[in-house]
Amino acid sequence: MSGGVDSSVAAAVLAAEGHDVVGLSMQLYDQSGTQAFGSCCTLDDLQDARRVAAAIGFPHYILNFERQFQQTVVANFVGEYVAGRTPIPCAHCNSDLKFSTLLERAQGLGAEVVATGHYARIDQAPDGRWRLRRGVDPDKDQAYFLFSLTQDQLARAAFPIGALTKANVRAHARALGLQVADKPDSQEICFVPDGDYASFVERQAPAAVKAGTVADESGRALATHAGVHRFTIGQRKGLGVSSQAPLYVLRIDADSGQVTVGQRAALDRRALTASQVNWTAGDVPSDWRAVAAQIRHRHRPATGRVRALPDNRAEFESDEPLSAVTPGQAAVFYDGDVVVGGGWID
RNA sequence: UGGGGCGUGGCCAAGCGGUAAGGCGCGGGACUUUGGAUCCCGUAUUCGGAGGUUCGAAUCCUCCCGCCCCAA
Repeated sequence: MSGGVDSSVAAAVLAAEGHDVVGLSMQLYDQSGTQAFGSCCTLDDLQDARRVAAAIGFPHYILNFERQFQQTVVANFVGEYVAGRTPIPCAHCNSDLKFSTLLERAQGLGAEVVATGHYARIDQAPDGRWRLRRGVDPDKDQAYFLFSLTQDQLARAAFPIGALTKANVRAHARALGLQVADKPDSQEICFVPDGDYASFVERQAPAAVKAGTVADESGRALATHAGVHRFTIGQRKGLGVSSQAPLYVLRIDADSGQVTVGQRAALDRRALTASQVNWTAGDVPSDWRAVAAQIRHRHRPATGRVRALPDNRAEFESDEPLSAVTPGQAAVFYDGDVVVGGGWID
């Protein structure tokens, strides 16, 4: 329970269905300081979660996950940026914390499943395999961030609000008199208070940050920059270079520190490979399989075909050009609204 | 110090007598449980400087300043 509407209503829904609910909140950062560290799971948020639990009538515990959060989510986030890649902390938080450490703790408390406020659905295929599906609300669907859940994890997970729209969730909260009903949606990275993720990376890994150059496709230097972590593929703003037409980041070389920019059309790709692939639905496609791939959150899936490669990798060939295929982002493969699998773009 | 070209907002640039296009960059907003993208709004009382002509000039004239190219 983050203290927001979604997880609050998720808990309420389960309680209303007669389940024996225990509320768990993760404390992710040291709250002793005076400065706000994050935008979620702050002391106020934890208080909100506690109040919701009290209002509905189930116990609520706060788990201290500061260390785990730092070692998994934050470390990965910083490491990826420094390596010239673009991380997705939310996806790592799900796979490396909520459905691993948190799940273990919950089991220790006797819980059968861990339910969260994600907009996604889980059901079972006729053959008994677990299926992860998109949430019903297309604007809020979060299945993308959950692609790494294994069959075992899906068997122990529940998404009570996946069948609801955001409007339904808020209406539900209002009907229950929960004070979090109109709490604004969280956005941006929860552990970066002001949205200035670049400064965050610099504070976390000052030694790894080094200046470099912004160059055109022929290698001609156009400007200098304060570190590759400030760039991502397809980025247009903040290049510090003016030209007749807008320039986009095409490549990032962390070793040399060179960021290559060029015209937008140069961002198009027809294929990609991914690593640490999880075949969420349980089937490993050794031969080509038709799917639709989503290469970033809120990306309109592109149809094409995917197949598994050795070492938990996969390759996807698209029917249409993919713009700004970005290493570090997730490529998630769908069959309709069912998540077939996904991995991290190379 | 002969010939030619040019100096318009941070950058590129239109306008060449009728009262400062556009793009880039930058700032703000929208959107968004990652980053980016996208969309919207804003961004020169002023055209290298000083005079002059004119009802009126960035646009014409004069001088000055500063660049660039070709010759020597």
